Amino acid sequence: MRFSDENSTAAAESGGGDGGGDKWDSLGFMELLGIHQDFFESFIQQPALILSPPLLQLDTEQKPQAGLQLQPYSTVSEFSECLNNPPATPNSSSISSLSNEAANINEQSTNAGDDEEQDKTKKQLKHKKKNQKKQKEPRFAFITKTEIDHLDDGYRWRKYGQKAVKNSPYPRSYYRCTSSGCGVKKRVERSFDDTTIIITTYEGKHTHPCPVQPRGSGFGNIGLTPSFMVHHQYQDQQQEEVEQPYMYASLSPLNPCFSPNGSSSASLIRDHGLLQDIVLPIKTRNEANEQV
DNA sequence: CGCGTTTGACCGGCGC
DNA sequence: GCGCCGGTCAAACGCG
Repeated sequence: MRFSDENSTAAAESGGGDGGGDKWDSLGFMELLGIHQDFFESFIQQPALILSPPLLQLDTEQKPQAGLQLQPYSTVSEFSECLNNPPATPNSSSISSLSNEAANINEQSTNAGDDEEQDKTKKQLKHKKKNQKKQKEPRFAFITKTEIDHLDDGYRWRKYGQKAVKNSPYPRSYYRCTSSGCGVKKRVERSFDDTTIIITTYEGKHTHPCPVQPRGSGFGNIGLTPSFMVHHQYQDQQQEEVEQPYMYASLSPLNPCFSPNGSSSASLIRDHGLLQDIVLPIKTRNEANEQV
């Protein structure tokens, strides 16, 4: 299955719809998360997996014309660390150090005990945060076709915010992994153009095993139609004007990449040449839209 | 009571 | 400097 034109979504929908339910019963979204991390790492370690730059060249000046709106990912810098600073070590290091500082400051404020001191400590903390160079976590964006806003991916998430999205009637929700020491966040928003499409952006990497076994909690059970996945890859703009903006990997039940046998998806991708399902970037799809 | 959600306020970055 | 906007905080609330 190739998403070569504007019918990609519909084609994917028909391909991954009710008919694929049995297959998806045994596949949890958690495994897809595992996939995205493994897949991501394999991307870093296996440059051969990266499609040729001319094919995926993204004109950042050109705004999306139709279809999916992915403005948040239209800047290169947001994903620049993906390729140049692979998360070989848990990304919680900076977070934990920050937390330690906060803990120290909080301890001080507890001893002081009055509001003025607390204000001071808050300012100190903010000052430290400000001075500390913001380290952007690697992000992964998944596009899933589902009526359900919040997918059960096996991890436990705590919602910490919700904001209205500009030019969209659908709000964006912010979730944080509830596991202590795990600073993984995710944003969930619904596509304005196609209300059945949920854009989920994961930020960071889990530093703990999945607390819930995905078996039995997969797409089939929740009625999700996993039509396709988007894996965003960006290369540092400062190094090269080469971008790896969008890559679509089909989640067709027929795709052995997502076999529920628990084997490494990344190796499957490598071993079995599953990149055949990686298709055109969004821009190209939009261009296809224009041509119709 | 513990945990998760809601929601208004707040903050920092950025463009003008 | 000001306003806009994305992201986060935290108190209040709901639920099992």
